[in-house]
Amino acid sequence: MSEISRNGVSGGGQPGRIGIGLELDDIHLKILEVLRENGRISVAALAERVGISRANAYTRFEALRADGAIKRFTAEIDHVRAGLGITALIFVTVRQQMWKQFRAELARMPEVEYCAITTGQHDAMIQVRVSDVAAVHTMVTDRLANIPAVKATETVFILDEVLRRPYVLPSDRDQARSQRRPSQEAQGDVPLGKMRFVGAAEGRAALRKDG
Amino acid sequence: MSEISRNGVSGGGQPGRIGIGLELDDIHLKILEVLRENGRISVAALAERVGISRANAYTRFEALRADGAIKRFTAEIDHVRAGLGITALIFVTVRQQMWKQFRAELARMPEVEYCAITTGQHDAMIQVRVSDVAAVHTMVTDRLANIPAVKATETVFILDEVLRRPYVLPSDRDQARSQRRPSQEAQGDVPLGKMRFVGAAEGRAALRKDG
DNA sequence: GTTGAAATTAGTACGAA
DNA sequence: TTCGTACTAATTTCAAC
Repeated sequence: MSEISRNGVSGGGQPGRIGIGLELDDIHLKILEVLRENGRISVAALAERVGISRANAYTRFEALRADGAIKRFTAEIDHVRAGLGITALIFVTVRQQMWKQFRAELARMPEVEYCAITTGQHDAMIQVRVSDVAAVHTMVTDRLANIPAVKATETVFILDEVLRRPYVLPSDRDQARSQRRPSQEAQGDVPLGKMRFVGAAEGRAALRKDG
Repeated sequence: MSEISRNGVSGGGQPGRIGIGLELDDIHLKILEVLRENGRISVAALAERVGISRANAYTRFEALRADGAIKRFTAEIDHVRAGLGITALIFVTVRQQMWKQFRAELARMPEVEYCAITTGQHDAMIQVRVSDVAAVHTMVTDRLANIPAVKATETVFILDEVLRRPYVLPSDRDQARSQRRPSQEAQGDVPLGKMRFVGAAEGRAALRKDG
């Protein structure tokens, strides 16, 4: 349904497509990790780094690609060098039942690099890259404002991108697993007052269906 | 200073490093566009798609890499398949003068895939990918809350990633250019009431220095 | 900045463990 | 399934134009 992935927010998972095509073992994960670090590595070198034969590496590589676990290979660009020095986040409140229209309009805006549906005060967050601040203003006031689906926006500039990790996998995953439970006993020790979880606004669920 | 790029938010640019190593022409941009779509394309095929000779393509390819215009090549992973089905955004308010410490702690959290300093109500936005909702809770209450630099957090879940574009370049740029000015005459026609630009909180500038 | 030929490396197929 | 090898095709390098 979506061009990208879809997250189940409930721990139990949602009905629909839970079935996974390919069961990923540790070697698959290791391959993914290497490929995130260096998307242009040769399969031969990949095989060596992962510790499997070349033939096996080709098989698994293709399987991961075919299965969709690897969505695409891409180059990370320095947008400043490329002339798009300004990055902004625009939080959008979408009028209910007009989500489809909103998506269609998004597709016509090449400045938009990323868009996610979120819980919380707003319905979506879009990230845009443009050449100057004026372009952000134009984008928001001329383009977004003219979309009937857009009820309101809130714009924030990105001053600096501190971190973008190309790896989020195997060892990390084990770490996340062993850390999952301790939250219960630790809860009392923590100043909970300083955090805030923001739930979905009313009618948010509808957004995911009529897209 | 930062691992990634740094944006100048003022239109005039900021003092520091404005000088660009490599002047990018249209062919450079076209190369970048192709490489964003397919990071594993051979240089030979790249040359053909861009319409230049192999040798030229190799030269430019290396130049872009050396110059840093291409930061890295990476594989885009389907995080759901990889076992990290939950994505969340955590907006963090950082205690002034403790930015450095915050960054150091970030480096120790593999779940964090992206972090940007922003204007607006909060100081930073981090994106995390974990295996279940409990892990988000753990992350926020156990790890982030225990960092003295963190004054407050606000967490939002990503329900769906609608769009992630691997191209943001040449034709797009021209489009952005021709659209830059019309904003002035169009301003009156637009319901400005429905948008809101959020400026930097007081003392935000300090964050960018002591990092 | 381009073409073409040599050297290297990548991708495929297949039999054996 | 995975590995090892041999075979074929492609890519990269390097030279001369």
